[in-house]
Amino acid sequence: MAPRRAAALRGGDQSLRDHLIATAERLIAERGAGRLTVRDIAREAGVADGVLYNHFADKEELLAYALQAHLRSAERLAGAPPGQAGAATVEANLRAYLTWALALHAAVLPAFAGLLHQRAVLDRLAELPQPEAVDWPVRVAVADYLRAEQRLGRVAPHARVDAVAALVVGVCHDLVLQHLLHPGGTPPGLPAAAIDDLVVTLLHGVAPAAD
Amino acid sequence: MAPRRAAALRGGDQSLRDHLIATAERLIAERGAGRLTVRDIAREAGVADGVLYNHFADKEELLAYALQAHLRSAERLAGAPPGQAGAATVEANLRAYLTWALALHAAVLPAFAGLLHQRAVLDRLAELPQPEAVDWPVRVAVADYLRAEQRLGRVAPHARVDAVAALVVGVCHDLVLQHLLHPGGTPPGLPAAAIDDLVVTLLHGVAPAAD
DNA sequence: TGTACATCAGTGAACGCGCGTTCACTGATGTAC
DNA sequence: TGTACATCAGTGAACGCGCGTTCACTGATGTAC
Repeated sequence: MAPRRAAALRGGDQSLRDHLIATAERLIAERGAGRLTVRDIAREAGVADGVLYNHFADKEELLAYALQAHLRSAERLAGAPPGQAGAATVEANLRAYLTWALALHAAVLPAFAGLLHQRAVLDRLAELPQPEAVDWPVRVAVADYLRAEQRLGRVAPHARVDAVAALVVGVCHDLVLQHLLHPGGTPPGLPAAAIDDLVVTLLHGVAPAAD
Repeated sequence: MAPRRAAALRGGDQSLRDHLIATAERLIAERGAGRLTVRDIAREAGVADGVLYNHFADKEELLAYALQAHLRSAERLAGAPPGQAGAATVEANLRAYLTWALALHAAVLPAFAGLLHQRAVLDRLAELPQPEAVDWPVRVAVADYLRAEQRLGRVAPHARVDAVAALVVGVCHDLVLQHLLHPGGTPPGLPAAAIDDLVVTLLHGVAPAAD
């Protein structure tokens, strides 16, 4: 009753389905999901071209699962949101949040860049059992953190918490996009001084003291 | 000596070359440059499939010219940077800059979304006689404006001008990306209240008054 | 002025290629005896 | 225990299609006489 097993799977205990998802996930991380072909994935996985259709309805379904896996990997790698409210200083915590958010976006955005005009795959991703939102976690984590600090009195009671979250997410998008448009050797990062400037701006604004 | 003229050009005085660029520009504005084919462009232009190769080296060169034209159109449409330094209030001017920047990005970013992993076209665009940077104008305009206000004393002397520019550009990127990922009916816009929140944050920051 | 010809941008069928997908076949394994 | 067979996931050549690109041909216009 146990029929043939894919040559590439000899010696492992991974199912071919999981092997395909893992391979596609790795290729997405390396090159983005936009220009990936089923032959790329099959060759890289060391299996026959057609076998993916035994496990997925079509290419889009495989890509949706691989994207979901990539999102989860990125979140696992980035770790929990940093900065406990009340601990250290708000300034240090905001710095940590910026660094954390940038790491997440640097991993996630390039993977999606090629799909922004390919609704099909995005829709499939949204239909998956436990869908994964792209920048939700960052937005929510930053806003939650700031609200907690508000309760502790370390952030102004009237501070526009969601606006700050949008600014943080936005600046991450910007850095990653700039890196995609002008790929220098280094990954999208920020010199410590630039992070400081952003944090100081978010903390104190640009209005003169007299204001 | 004057040979055949394209059927689609009868009655106009536009060259076929300009007609092709204008058509490609319009299609880019409608669907982005990523999934555009030479047949799409030829059919829409009402000319033969092959004629583009009489005027351009290849598809990429035509797309590069069309993208350049699209960038210039977007800038012309958005108009000059708003808000004279010293006029009105800094708050009103920042609101105007945000709205202006968002309009520009909403026109430009979707066109480029499909090209972020297609270096070839982007490189061709950069090689064009008078290259056009994508978000430069906004970044520079916001920073210049703030520096001018600094000289007038309406912005704090130690304000991190470039950080503010990055935050403004970033929040625009964010809004456009969100719209591409979850296309609701409306174009990427911001309710006036959200713009206010962003401006207040940029002006006064989130630190409590005691700080 | 009228007619025959040369020019060459425009035309569109055709080429080669790579894509997503299909399906007749293969062969390692479990079962029957 | 040993042998013949049935199962069915895996295999990979082949299909149809759409892509970017080519090139033999068309035909409107300027020129020669």
